[in-house]
Amino acid sequence: MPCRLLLVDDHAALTRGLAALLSQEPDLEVSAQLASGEALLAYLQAAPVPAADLLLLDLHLPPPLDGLSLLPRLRREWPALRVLVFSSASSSVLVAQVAAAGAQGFLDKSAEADDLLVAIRAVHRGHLVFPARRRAQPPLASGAPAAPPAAPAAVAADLLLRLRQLSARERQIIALVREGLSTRTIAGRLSLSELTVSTHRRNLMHKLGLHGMAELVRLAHECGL
Amino acid sequence: MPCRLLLVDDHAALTRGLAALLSQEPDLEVSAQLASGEALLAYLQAAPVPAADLLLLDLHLPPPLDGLSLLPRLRREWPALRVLVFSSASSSVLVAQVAAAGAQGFLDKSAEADDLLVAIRAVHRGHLVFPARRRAQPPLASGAPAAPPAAPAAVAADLLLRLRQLSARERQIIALVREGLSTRTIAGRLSLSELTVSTHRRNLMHKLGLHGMAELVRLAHECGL
DNA sequence: ATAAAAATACCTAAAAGTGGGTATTGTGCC
DNA sequence: GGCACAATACCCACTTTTAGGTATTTTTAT
Repeated sequence: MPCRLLLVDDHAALTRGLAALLSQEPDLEVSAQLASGEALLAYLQAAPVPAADLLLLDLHLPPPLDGLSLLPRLRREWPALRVLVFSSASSSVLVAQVAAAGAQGFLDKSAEADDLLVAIRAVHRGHLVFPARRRAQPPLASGAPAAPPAAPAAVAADLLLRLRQLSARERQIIALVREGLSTRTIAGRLSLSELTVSTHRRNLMHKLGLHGMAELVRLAHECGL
Repeated sequence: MPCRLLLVDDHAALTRGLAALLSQEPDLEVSAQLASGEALLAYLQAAPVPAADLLLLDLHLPPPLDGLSLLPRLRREWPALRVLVFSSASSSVLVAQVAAAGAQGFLDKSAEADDLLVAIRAVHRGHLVFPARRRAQPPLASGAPAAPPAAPAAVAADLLLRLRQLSARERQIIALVREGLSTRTIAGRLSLSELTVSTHRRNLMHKLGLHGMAELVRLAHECGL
């Protein structure tokens, strides 16, 4: 299945250039180019159900809807739409914010075309693509040895990381949630208090950045537990 | 993946015979033979998570747990476990009760070995297998022309039928539920009252015999909308 | 050994969902 | 016209979940 892309950037010249570049790829197709958050929302709302697979989103958009404030809403209302943030500024704080807001990827605009293609395809396949983390804090190193020129993009992160840091009990419980079981039933199955199961479920949602059983069940299905 | 079977019947001789028969098939394996509802529940509860794929269940079990009263509980707590009821009595009422109670299939014990294998494999692959419905009521036909000797088992039914009789709106809504959206969000997306969406969701669950968002999301995923 | 993480259980208030209803408006069918 | 059905929207009573907490015990890691 081809990947249908949505390009959102306030620089029309940039989206046109990107569209030309991306359309050359046989597995990619550009569904639309939008220039603002409002246009994006209007486009998505007008579409019957799944209008596109992946959104290439600039963070710097005309007020009042910048890319970052757009993300929570996108995640809430179109959770199946993957978002690859394509920004010029790229501090580690920004990247973290973007990741926490639910985007599936972050790519610096200075990245090369090949990096962009790699990132798009990786995100489309369900991976999370974020810049490699700098080790600890790169403190005010005066004569720091030239660090290896930061790898362009590290495939897999965030969600995978989050999923990996679930405890055994939490994994067990998400597996039962996936089956459509209620808190009460799970408690019965595991011989636990409902309150305990409730706490675990709550921690799960918190760790995974989800809200509600429905999202949890969906994620459990899409990640295969 | 092979199909792991659970045989539950109070006649040990019968389960032994069945086990011998079924074990000859390369794609089937008998995980356990139990003789009562209590033994079945104990077996399922003791197992880590998915102990078996398919349960061959006799309806006539030692009190107080007959097969029919066992079904709701099985569906609630082990929804992924498919149940093929294997009963000697087979009135159309019984079949309907079994279907409504959530079993995936019903087979008369007088069925031939090949029918049993066909039914097991069909149920394992997600089909519902119930005896073909007699046309209308076969009333007290005095000299009724010999009806074609009722086809052994009709593959596919019930759930598929139920899914097919959903309205367009309901299909649209179940598709959004599948994405993990809340009632409120769906209402916003479709520009409807939350109450309306709530009603649709309620009707959906009623039509499909489900209870709760979690089960609805799960089914939507497993049926691919 | 001590610190950190995980598992367990409970509290409270607000939000959401559940399971019964009813009712109105179209639309298509006989 | 009359009938059935789908879609819409609302009521009420009840249960469940959610999102903040806190707290104890056990395990794990350093």
